[in-house]
Amino acid sequence: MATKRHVPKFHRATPAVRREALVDATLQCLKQFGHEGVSVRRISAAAGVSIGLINHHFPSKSGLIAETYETLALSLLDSIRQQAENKAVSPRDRLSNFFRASFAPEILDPQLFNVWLVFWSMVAHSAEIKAVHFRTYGKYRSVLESLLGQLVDSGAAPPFKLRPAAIALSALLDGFWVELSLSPTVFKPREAIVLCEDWVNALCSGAFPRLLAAPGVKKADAAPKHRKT
Amino acid sequence: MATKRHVPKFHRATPAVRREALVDATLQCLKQFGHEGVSVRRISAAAGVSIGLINHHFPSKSGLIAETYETLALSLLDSIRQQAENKAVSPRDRLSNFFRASFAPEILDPQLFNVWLVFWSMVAHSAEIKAVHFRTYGKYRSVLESLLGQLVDSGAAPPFKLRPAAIALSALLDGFWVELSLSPTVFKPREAIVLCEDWVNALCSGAFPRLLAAPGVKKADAAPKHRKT
DNA sequence: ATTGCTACTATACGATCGATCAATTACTCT
DNA sequence: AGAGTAATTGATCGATCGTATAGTAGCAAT
Repeated sequence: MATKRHVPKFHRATPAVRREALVDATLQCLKQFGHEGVSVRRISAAAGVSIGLINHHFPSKSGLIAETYETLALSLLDSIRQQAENKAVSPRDRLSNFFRASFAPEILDPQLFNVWLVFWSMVAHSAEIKAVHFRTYGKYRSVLESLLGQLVDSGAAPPFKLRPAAIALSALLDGFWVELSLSPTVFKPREAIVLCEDWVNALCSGAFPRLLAAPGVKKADAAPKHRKT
Repeated sequence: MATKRHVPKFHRATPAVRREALVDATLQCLKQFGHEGVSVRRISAAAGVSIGLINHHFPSKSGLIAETYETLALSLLDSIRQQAENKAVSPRDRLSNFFRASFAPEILDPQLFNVWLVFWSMVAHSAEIKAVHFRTYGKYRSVLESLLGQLVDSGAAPPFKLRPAAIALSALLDGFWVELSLSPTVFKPREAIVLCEDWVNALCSGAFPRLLAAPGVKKADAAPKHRKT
């Protein structure tokens, strides 16, 4: 008689571990199917679990999407930031690294863009997702502000208002990213990088007078009526 | 006895008229429900017709969406262009008008942004929609090229390569538009306008050397190896 | 009036959706 | 070894989806 061994029908996992696995499966489905991928059936199938497990670990579907959004956004930002913040090179070169990393094939992946579209389209209907966007976009801007601040500290650029500059630069980057994702034939990532570099060069050469500010001053009137000294 | 008058149960319309009505209803549904609005039931209800009529006038659902995309994109572009191309003002002021029109509440409408997200998310899966995006985005760029060209002709800006300049400016505009639509509290439309103006000012002052080109030259190598004369 | 064309309606069909919940079972603790 | 815990399953619910199709009816031509 063969030995009667018990083979488990499923595996019990820690909630934290299972949640992470479900987030991974969600990302995979969103990449492959876009909006059609936002389905408890598809996601649970991809994770190799039953349909009901998602609602056991997440309050609702949008909770799962929100966690996926936050995980992916922070992961990508950290990846780009790590490539940019090479302390061995100058602050100006760090920005160049940031641009190159931002338009690397890994980031320009059209599937990744469709994932983002899913997130963005849920911002209007879910306060949870809106909060994640607000938070992650804030971190993205603060990374840019940091890099731009280092530029000023190194003397490569005149003192300027970091926040609006970061907003403008992020808009430029996002705009290129969107269009490159939608129709990759109109222009090349290389051109986008050059145009970002040119924007920073213009900033360094003081070509944006309304962005300039007194040293140490975070925000100042564009046209102060009284100026001392 | 009351007069027995025949009251028609429905109205027969020309295919062209009915198609336009269906496109209007589609836009209305997309604004109100986003992705959930892409439904033959919702659209036909909004148009006041039966479910089956859509497939009678359109080969498929994506055909209807594509026509809606093209109609809306051209309509908005034409609206902005008309406000910008006021021949009574200088080319530089026309660009300012373009910026103001681009960030008017009518365009920054969050509902409109969600409509665009629906279109964009279908680009990857429908060649028809991709073609519409390619065409309308091309027209958008060519309007910008035209305005920038007028800037050069008027002497307000040194000669530069129109195409990459238009690409950069459209990216900047789109990036601001996306972020303003997603989280309107981070910065104001007014700031976006100022930052666009600053970009054009920098362009006029020759702060983007790599964009400069010989007069009349549409496109030139950045660093030509051989130059005659 | 009658006819012919076709825009149009309305039902039906199978598939898939998110959510629920009682039953099952893997795993830990004693 | 046995009991308790809770992670997991899987069937089920009502709703909605896109498409197909057979029949109805508006409207113009005769």
